[in-house]
Amino acid sequence: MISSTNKFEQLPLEKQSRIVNASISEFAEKDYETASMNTVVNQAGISKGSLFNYFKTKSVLYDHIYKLALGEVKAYLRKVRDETIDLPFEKRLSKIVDSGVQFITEHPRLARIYFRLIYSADSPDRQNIVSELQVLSDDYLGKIIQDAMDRNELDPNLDKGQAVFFLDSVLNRFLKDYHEAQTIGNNERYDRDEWVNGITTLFTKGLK
Amino acid sequence: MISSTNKFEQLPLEKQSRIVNASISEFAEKDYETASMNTVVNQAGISKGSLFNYFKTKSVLYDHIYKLALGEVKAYLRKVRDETIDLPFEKRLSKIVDSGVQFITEHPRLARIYFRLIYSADSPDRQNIVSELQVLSDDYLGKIIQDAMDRNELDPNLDKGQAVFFLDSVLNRFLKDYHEAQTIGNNERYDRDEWVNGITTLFTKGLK
DNA sequence: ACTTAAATTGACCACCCGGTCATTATTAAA
DNA sequence: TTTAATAATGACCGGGTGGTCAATTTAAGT
Repeated sequence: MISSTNKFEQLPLEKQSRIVNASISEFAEKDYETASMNTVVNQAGISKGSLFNYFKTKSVLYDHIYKLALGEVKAYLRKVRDETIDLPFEKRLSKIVDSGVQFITEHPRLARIYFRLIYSADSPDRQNIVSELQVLSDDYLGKIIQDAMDRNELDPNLDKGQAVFFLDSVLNRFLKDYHEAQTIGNNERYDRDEWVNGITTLFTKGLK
Repeated sequence: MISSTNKFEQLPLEKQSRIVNASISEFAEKDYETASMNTVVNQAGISKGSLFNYFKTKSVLYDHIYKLALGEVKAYLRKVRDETIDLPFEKRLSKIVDSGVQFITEHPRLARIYFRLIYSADSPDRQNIVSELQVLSDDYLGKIIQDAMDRNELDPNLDKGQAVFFLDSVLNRFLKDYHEAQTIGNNERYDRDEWVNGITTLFTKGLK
């Protein structure tokens, strides 16, 4: 009775998943403003009144979905970070990229929602969401960089914030392009190994 | 009579600029689907029928505006490239960043349209536009990289495509963040000199 | 079996959209 | 000044939106 999604959470799981599924598809396909509650309702096979009973407004539904997407992303990231804690920077980076590619392949719709969120979507509460993501990313990549610095794989005196920024820029951009290429069907435009090798070289030795 | 913007181009310049201005504001503020022709019409102080007489459809108007924005961006880029042709890589990069920052400051609305275009906007014809931009960027940064390679400022054997990709990722991300920070009013979050120094170091020496 | 409470429905609302076109206002030609 | 041509207008159209709520179906309690 406290949470606004309480009614939804008490639904039979099968019905929940139908609704979540339809919502993910819709928010993946269209941006927030253009996504239609009618489409969600039809796809989920429930009535409009019910959906608005479970989620008071469109933005509450969106909130639920994007948090779900973000949770999945976070789980993936945490997992790969913990599993690679003893690997050197290069191997680690490689695994992170692999993990990102894997996520995109297994959850293309969630990935799309994620990228929509990051790259200039017009979601409600965007400012807060983006800054939250910023903190998340800084924290995550910050630890990776810090570990590499501690092991003398990277210059211990470098500006960590900047290093994180560079890494984040390149990683996100790569995954975004990869995702788009995959969406279009333009598979294997990117050779993963070659690319991972390139970026580790860039970070450890530069391009000189 | 051949071009569909012919009617528009024969209008008094003052009227043209009122319409262009209103359109830029609207397409900068909202994404394509959400932008409203009614708003444009009201802001420009003309009737709806007239606007649809000058531009047959919304997408034709958008086409006109985005080409205009892109033209301005290109002009800026060309200018700084030609002016810095004799400078070393580092100085050149610095000037390019400066130029980008200057553009954003002088034309914030056009910058917003540009970023909207690049980062996952739902514009009509998006695929073609993005790939056109890709070619543009590859060409532009490719020449910068090539010059640096020719002067032995960068490894002559490096993968040029990759180098362009890295540079593009970092530059675009920086400018996008800068633009957003400026839009919110969060000025001087980024120290330009420090940042330019960081990226040239990254590219020439890496982070080791 | 009957009653009551809760869940589900979809017609309906006000609003906004892109686009049209008969009507009106303006200009040019005679 | 009258006529003909051209430009500008805004009421109007079909369609879609997020959201509501009286009516109906389903489930529970006795």
